[in-house]
Amino acid sequence: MTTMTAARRREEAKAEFDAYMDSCPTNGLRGIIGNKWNSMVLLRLEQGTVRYADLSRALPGVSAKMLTQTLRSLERDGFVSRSVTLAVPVQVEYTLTLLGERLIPLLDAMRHWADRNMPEVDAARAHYDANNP
Amino acid sequence: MTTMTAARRREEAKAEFDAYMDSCPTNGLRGIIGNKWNSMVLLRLEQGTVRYADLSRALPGVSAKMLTQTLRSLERDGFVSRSVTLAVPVQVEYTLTLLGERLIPLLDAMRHWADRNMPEVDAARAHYDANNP
DNA sequence: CTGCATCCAATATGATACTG
DNA sequence: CAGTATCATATTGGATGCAG
Repeated sequence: MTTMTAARRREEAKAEFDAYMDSCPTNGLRGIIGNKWNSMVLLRLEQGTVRYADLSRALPGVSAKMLTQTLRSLERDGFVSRSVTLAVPVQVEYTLTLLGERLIPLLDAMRHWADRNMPEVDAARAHYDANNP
Repeated sequence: MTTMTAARRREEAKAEFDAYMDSCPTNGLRGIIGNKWNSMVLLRLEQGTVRYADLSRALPGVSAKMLTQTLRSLERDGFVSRSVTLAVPVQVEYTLTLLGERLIPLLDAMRHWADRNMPEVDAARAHYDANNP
């Protein structure tokens, strides 16, 4: 059947595209810095070493679960290193790795672009909303 | 009660932090370029004007719903302009606006960083996974 | 102090069918 | 061709309680 063939083709094209997205480095990067808590935590770490509770205080919106999950994934990706000091109670410190520090200029570029252009985006949104009831 | 006060303080801090995140331009930008389909559509539009069906074909993973939603939000944000040609059947074309074009260098910077550094991230992940059973 | 486990709510995304 | 509408599913996030 022709319809079967077309459906089959779409499936293959989709699988191929999914594979492309998985392997594309830019896409991977987007998944990392496009994440809300990743970027918030990275922002704090740019200032230097911090402890778990410091982050928790600096980021009042984060749940313990998300904070742990975020730190784990940043550690797994090699952006952050975790060091435990055995004491009572234990102390855990997080620091940017060299790879993590290499990310800073890119984050700066994003901040710079945002500062210069996001007001225009806000204006475009207001304009759009005003004209689309 | 002391616990009440502490809870109250946390609530206030959280509200304040949420307000900060809403107003922070960098955070707004992250919401835009950190979105999977936004960035995929932007990537196509860098090449020039495209029609709805072109995008649908170029992005085999996207559902009609997501594609429409993505294009609407990019239009609302002022990155993309939409022009309708009345014919049978109708033609709708999407193009980058000037604001949208200003985004290109930033996207290039992301691609550049990703190409140079994501392999190291992949290695870090493999290493982490190997050591954490 | 740090962080894991569980359960639940919210949101994002997808599949499918239908229309001007 | 370019959507809209609806339903189903997946992913994400938060609250809570417990433990080393």
